[in-house]
Parts: sequence; structure tokens; C-alpha cells
Amino acid sequence: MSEKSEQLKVVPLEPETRTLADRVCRQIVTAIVKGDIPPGQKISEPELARTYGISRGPLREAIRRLEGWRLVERKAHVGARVVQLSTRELIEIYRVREALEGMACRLAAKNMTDEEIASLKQLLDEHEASVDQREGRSYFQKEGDLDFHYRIVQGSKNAKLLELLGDDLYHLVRMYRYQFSVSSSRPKRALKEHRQIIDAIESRDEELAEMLMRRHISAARRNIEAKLDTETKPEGDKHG
Amino acid sequence: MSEKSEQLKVVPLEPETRTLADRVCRQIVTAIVKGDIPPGQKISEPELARTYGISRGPLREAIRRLEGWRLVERKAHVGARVVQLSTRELIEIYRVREALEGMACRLAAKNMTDEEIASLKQLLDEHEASVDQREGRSYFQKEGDLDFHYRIVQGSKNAKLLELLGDDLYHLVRMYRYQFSVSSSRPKRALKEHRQIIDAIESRDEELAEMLMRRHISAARRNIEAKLDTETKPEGDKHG
DNA sequence: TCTGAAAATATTGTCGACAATCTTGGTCAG
DNA sequence: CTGACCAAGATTGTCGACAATATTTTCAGA
Repeated sequence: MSEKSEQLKVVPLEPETRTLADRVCRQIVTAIVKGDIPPGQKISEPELARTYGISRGPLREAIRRLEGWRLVERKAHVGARVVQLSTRELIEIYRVREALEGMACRLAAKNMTDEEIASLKQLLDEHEASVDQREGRSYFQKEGDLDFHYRIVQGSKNAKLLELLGDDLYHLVRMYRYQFSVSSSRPKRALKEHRQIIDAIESRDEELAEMLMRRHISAARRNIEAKLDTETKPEGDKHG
Repeated sequence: MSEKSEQLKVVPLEPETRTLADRVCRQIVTAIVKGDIPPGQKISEPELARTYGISRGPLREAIRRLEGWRLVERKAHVGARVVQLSTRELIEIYRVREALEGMACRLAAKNMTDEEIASLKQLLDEHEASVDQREGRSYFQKEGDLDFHYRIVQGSKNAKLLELLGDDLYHLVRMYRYQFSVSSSRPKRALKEHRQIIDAIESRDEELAEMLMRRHISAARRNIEAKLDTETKPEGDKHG
């Protein structure tokens, strides 16, 4: 028996935990994103089923969902492996983000409510405080940045955009950040760009808002490209 | 050129027909897109299992995949229903297409090979012939148009873009076209825009290519919006 | 020792049955 | 007559077992 047996069933706090597959799916996502299940690792159905204490049925359902979110890749009669992001794929993702979030930002400039804008500006204030004191940096780098972007997408009031970015891409971006523990490498610069973006949204300048967001993401992509170049170049060709 | 003897069996013609779920999934997609299973209809697992002569296991796998592609919506302990596109969702999809295909077109201007460009121009010639003689119109309206767009996305050489557009969006667009049997309503105009786009790609003008594609899709969206307005306004409220 | 094939093993795909949950229809109180 | 409650039916979620396929191991021959 549990002490908290009186669960308020009206509003489920964690969305969709009504079935075993939902719960396990969430657990596996966390395990993959945080690196507990390393990329490239094979996912054994019997093993994971034992681990989580369920049958293979719901587990396969969960794995299927992860496959839809591109977190694992599956081949018939062979099995599932956690995706291993190549630099090429990472760049591709940022190109997609530039397109989708640019549009989201344009729509947000049109559709965001004044309350949402005010709340978002407040969030940036908190981020600034976190950046100033060093200990908060990791938060901003890992999750806070995505919080900002996520709110913009929500503000676009476009459910399809939210689906594509939230389900398909942000999981991968988070996984990448945990894996390579990539720092935004210039939190103050990023924060300044965030402020420019919210200012453009506040003045309802759709054109400028989209352009700033695209430049913001494009800069992040080029930053990654440059970092990867300097890491691979000095060592020269490897498979000689 | 070199003989293609090596590629005979390497690439399977029908992708992924090795398992029951794959085959049935494909069948159901066709049934849904063509309207044999009408939108909003409940999908009964036992019934469909009998229909296709398989067990509920592979069928659930297939349904789960359709859910990932947003062709059906599922609720726990209730079941799956074929999605019913609202006008709002359709407009949302076109906004996403504007963003993604605009980016795809920009990348295509950079990455498409001369052979791909030549082949695509030839495809447009065929489309023009089809438009001139009336009997070909339906082809151009239904599938040919998407052929053009699909090739642009392929030419972007961005696998993520291809995934998102091919898996998530084009199914829905096709379904919509079959359901409402919506004519492109101006095939000659669309064809002209297609030619402008491929010209921009050929001259490697990324900026122009993206802009033209965005205007092309944006025009299609506004065309739908206008058509829906004129259809709903004059007749007034229907469910009185 | 190395190569190749065939058996052995392990994993995934498929099936039928049972349990949990939702829906439907009917009954009874107000 | 209306509304709520309850029971019966149907559907989905879950489980364990069996079949089909891929991978590994073993062993014989060169």
C-alpha cells in the first residue's frame, strides 16, 4: 500500500501514464537522453522487459514509439539500437530547426498573447541571473535554452509545429547536449539574441522575428560546425 | 557509364515488406489515404485483424506506426480513429510546408546535381503535356504535384527534411486531396511557378529559390483559405 | 592456421487467451 | 419523464508460449 493513495485523478500530472507502455516509454526516453543507455547500444527486448518488470508486449509498444521519435532505429528480425548522431545528422537537425522555429517565431509575433510575452521576458530575467552566477550556467545551457525555444513554439499556436519540434527534434537535441555535454559556449551572446527576439515579437514585427530566430539558430549551427572542425582537423585523417 | 549489375538486389523495390506488420501497414495507409476507411471512423482491432487475416499483434504494430505518422489518433482503452483534418489543421500543415520546403529548396539550389535538375525539368515537360490534354489533369493535380515537391526535398540531400515531409506531412496532404478531391484549381499557374523554382535552382540562387518556394506554397494555402471561406460563408451555418 | 558450412543458440515476429477498462443498455428512484 | 446508477457486453491492454529469422559457435577439410 502507498501513503499517497489518494491521487487526484482529475488532471493527470504526468501526461499519459495510464498504461504500462506509457510509463516505460517515458523511463526509456530519460535513460537514453541522459546517456544511461549509450548511443549505438543494442536494445534487447527480453533484457529490458526483465529490467522494467513487464512483458515484451508493452515494451515493444514503447520501443515502437521511440522509433517514431527517431530515438532508436529498428531493423526487422535484428532489433533496435539507440541512434548515434553523426555530425552530418546534427547539422541537418539544425537546418530543420532554423526553418521550423523561424516560422514559429513569425507566427508567435502574430499570435502570442501579451501575457505570454511578459512571462517569457520574465523567464529571460531568470536566465540572466543564472548566467551571472556561475553555478546556474549548466541549467541555462542544458534545459533553459530549450525552455525559451519551446515557449516560442507554443506561442505560435500552431499544433503541427509543436508536434514536429517537441516530439521529433527536441529529444534529439537534448540527447546530443547530454552526450557531448556541449556548452552553448557563449551564454551571454545567446541571451542577448533571445532578448532581441522577444523584443521583435513584442513589437509584432513578424519579418524581423523570423529573421532573428533564423540567425540565432544558424549561428548555433555554425558554432557547432566550427567546433567539430577544430576537433577533427588537427588529428588528421584517421582511417589511413 | 558503368553497368548497374551490382544494384539489382541491393535495394529492395518495395521497402520493408519482410514482416506482416509492414505489409498490412502499407495496405491500411492506402485505404486511409484513398478514403476506403473514411476519416473519423473508429478502427476496431478485432475486425481489421479478421479483414487482413492476421493476429492483433502485428496489427497493433501497424496502427502504432500510423499513429506516429499522424494518420490515426489513439486513446488509451478507447481505441484508434482515422484523423479528421479540420481546416485549421490543414492551414497549419501548409505553414509547416512553407517553412520546411522553403529550406529544402534553398538547400536543393546548393546540393542538387546537374543530372537531377535536368531530370526534374524533364518531369515538368511531362506535366505540361498532361495539363494541355485534359485527361492528364487529375494525375497532375493528385500525385504529380507532390512528385515535384518530393524531388526538391530529395535534392536538398537533407535526410531529416525528407523524413519529416515524407513520413509526417505528405501522407496527410494526399489524404486531404483525395477526401476533398481538391483541384489545384490552377494547374497552369502552378506549373509556371514550378518552372520559376527550378530555374532558380539551376542558377544556384539559394535566396531566390527559397523565396519562390515559400510564395508557391503560401499561395496554395491562401487559395485553400479563400475556397473554404466562400464555401462556408454563403450557405451559413450548416448544423442548424 | 585459415576458410567455409552447418548446427546450436539467441532474438525477434506472431499467435491465442486472460485481465482491466470503457461503452451501452436497462432499471429504478425522484 | 428525467436523471443517475448498475450490470452486461465489447474492446483494449497485457501476458506467456511458439515459430521464423539472424547471429554465433563448432567442426571438418584444405
